[in-house]
Amino acid sequence: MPFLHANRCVGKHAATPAVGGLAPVAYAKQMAAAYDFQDIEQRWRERWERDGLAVARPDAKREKYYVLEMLPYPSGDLHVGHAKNYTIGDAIARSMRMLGYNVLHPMGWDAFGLPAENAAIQRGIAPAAWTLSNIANMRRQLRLMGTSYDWSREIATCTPEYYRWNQWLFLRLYERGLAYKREAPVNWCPKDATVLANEQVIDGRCWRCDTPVERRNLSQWFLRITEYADRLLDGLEHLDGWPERTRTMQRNWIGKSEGAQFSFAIDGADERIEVFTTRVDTVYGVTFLALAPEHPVVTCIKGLVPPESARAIDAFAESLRSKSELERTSLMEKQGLFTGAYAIHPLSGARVPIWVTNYVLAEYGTGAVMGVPAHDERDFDFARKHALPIVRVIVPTGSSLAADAPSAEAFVEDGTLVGSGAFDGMPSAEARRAIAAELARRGIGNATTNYRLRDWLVSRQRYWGTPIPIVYCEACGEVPVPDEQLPILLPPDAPITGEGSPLARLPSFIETRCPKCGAPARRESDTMDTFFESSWYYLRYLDPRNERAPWAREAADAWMNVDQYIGGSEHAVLHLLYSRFFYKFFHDCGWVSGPDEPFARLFHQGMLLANGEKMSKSRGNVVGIDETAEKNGVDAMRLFLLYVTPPEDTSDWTDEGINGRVRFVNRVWRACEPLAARARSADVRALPVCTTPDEKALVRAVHLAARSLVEETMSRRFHYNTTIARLDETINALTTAVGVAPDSPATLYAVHAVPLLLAPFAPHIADELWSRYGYERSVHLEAALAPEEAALALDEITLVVQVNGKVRARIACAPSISESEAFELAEAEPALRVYLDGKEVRKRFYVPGKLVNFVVG
RNA sequence: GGGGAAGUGGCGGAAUGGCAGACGCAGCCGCCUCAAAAGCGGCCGAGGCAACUCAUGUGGGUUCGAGUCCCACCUUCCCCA
Repeated sequence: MPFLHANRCVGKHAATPAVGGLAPVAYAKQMAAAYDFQDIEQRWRERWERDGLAVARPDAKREKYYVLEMLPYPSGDLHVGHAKNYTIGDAIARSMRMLGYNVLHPMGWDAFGLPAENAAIQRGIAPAAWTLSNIANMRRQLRLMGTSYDWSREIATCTPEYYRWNQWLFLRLYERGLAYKREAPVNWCPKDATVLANEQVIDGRCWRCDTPVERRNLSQWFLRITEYADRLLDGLEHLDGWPERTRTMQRNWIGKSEGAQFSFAIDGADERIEVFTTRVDTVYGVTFLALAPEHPVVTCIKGLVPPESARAIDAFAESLRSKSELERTSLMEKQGLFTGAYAIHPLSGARVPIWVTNYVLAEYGTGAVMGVPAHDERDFDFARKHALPIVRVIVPTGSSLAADAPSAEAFVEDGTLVGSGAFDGMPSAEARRAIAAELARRGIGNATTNYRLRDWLVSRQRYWGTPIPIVYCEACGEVPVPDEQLPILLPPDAPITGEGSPLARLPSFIETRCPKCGAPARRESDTMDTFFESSWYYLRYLDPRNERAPWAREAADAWMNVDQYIGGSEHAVLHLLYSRFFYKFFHDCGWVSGPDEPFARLFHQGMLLANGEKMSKSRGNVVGIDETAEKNGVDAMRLFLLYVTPPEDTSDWTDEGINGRVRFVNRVWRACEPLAARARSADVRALPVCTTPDEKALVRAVHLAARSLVEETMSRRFHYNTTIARLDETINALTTAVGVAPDSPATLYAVHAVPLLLAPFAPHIADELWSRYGYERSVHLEAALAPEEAALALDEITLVVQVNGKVRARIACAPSISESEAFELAEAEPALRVYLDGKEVRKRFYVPGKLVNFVVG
């Protein structure tokens, strides 16, 4: 490493008596105050662990505070990007403890998932062994960071003790009809060889490996999240502690739209075609029907048309079969084929040609769309391309445009109806109600609501996950495994090759007996989506060793809801939506009480770059926790991560930046440690009597920092960058004071206060100083320093004097100055003569204790 | 195309509608040292000898007073399509 830190060398050598060249005396003098962060940090971590500093127990006397960082996947090694997230959470946890709350701050592992299987395929390591060794390493690294987790509550989702409750919860969902199996076109990732939920397909690609997903018809397990669509939507209204954009994303994902569903008769057949539209006011403008080629009614249509047309339809469907949703709706041109069949318009009776197209998907809405080119952009493009008529039925209100006037683009806004029979002249909104009512009267339609949200596909054809507790019996069919047979253990000896489902090829796992009739039967070989585990883990922390239930109701009552949740915004519609769904289900079952939302407040931390670039192994710019702890110290690392930007912003790890915080830690040490013996006296806790302006300013700096800590924590803004800036000012003032008046009560008061202020951010040096001051008990068990008005008040303020809004003078005066005194003093100011003499003061403004403004004309 | 967030020194950033640039980084000067590092002290938006003037993406507006509020535009990022 070319860049060797001076203080690291000092730290290493401090214990060695003589070092080359330097006389022992000079050496001792120079090194006396050196801060040996490595040994000291290590020692405190061990002591906190021994003392159970972070172990949480219910306590009726103190208000509870549940702060939680998103459960990490144990990928192997932590870097400073991960550290940012955990540092924010730990600063909050430590601050809240010192502010008197009973803090619960647990940690665990989202331990099932594909990377463990990939390690098995590539390196022949068993997924369990790989995962457990990663957990051991990451647990060590989290401890190294000085985080205050209650490790007695640690969980790993891949243990039978945890996943048996996955199975148990799955069965409860199954009993209530919320888990079901059906065949459907689903997203298939060819690389991971498994299906994916809609939420796990980002821009048509697998969220894990970025491979374009394919469509396949498969029989899969789903959870009926759509049953909760309205409640998931309505609940967002009250989540004031969530970022607005996350709520908006969930709203958009649920995608509720009010409209009408009705059907078109097919000319020459008994079947009908259902369509959904939010714009039923444009129904007289329908000039074609567009079907997804997979739509069931296509079979019927093929019977109505000549064989060559039927063959063309099949060929068209075949060409789209494996194309992803993204390709079909966004990337490809709008393709279509006239089937040769016609539908009958339900109101006008007109014959409407039926087309199959790539841009209508079988899985959305009804799989059929009424084509209104005059008033929908996609329909307009399609009609232009295929020379279909464009019939205008809405005109801008107040315009006299004729229905047959040619248009250059679709008019998609509301307006007034024309060419719409009895509905002519109606405004769009009224027409939507009237036409829906007319369709209902004729018995062919209804006003209805549509959602974009689909049911959650939870089965995976992979090994390293929770086995789904279902058995298939010839006689009894699909049979749920009884609770007393749980857990269904994941067999350790499945063949993991990356091809096909490992469990499906393991007879010792598959072959079983029917729980109902005892006949030979087959187990379900699919495992659960790992998002299943992470949708309820925050409850397991509350009662982690319970063997009779996933958690006891009393435990949930004592600790829920999560007061502050911290994690990346990439989970806005995945984990955060699934968890809300589960929690509402638990609420319905009576397993939790209180609000039916799991996370009262949500905080998304910003990314961390390294020297302006995204950290990645391929770039070779990953800054590891271990190296940083050794080189710079953990306290400096934590301070830097909190200081560099507000926590929600993207920040940049730089060598210069971390250096600045290393210097800060050393300055703290040099200012406080030499006075440790004198900071022991009892009277340093009371506000000191200050004799000079500098002393007054020093004590004020201490209380400004104390106030910032309380405000940033209690406001839930967590902009600790500003708190640490106040600490910088405190240490700057203290460094000067130590040089000038090391024995003054103000100096000793500040020296004593520093560890209390520093504790949430730099916990090690805070406790080390505290113990050197003579305290037996950890500083982290002390109450935070309460900001005091007496210390914050200024003896003298600077009154700014403006003329017409421009600063023309500054006057020192007492803070208690009255409005009339302020005007009097300002008008007497010689510097203002030039601006005021001979002019009329038309108005005067006074901002108490701050500013006077004269408006002259 | 629609929606949202943000644009402040060389850099990261600070600023309940009231002294723009706190604090840090980088840089420059000095002290200490045989010397260097570390440390300590000072300077550090632009123009001007100065009084002052200009300056928070651009252009308008509200206000005694706007980085902050409103409108339009430009740029960047995020989400949706």
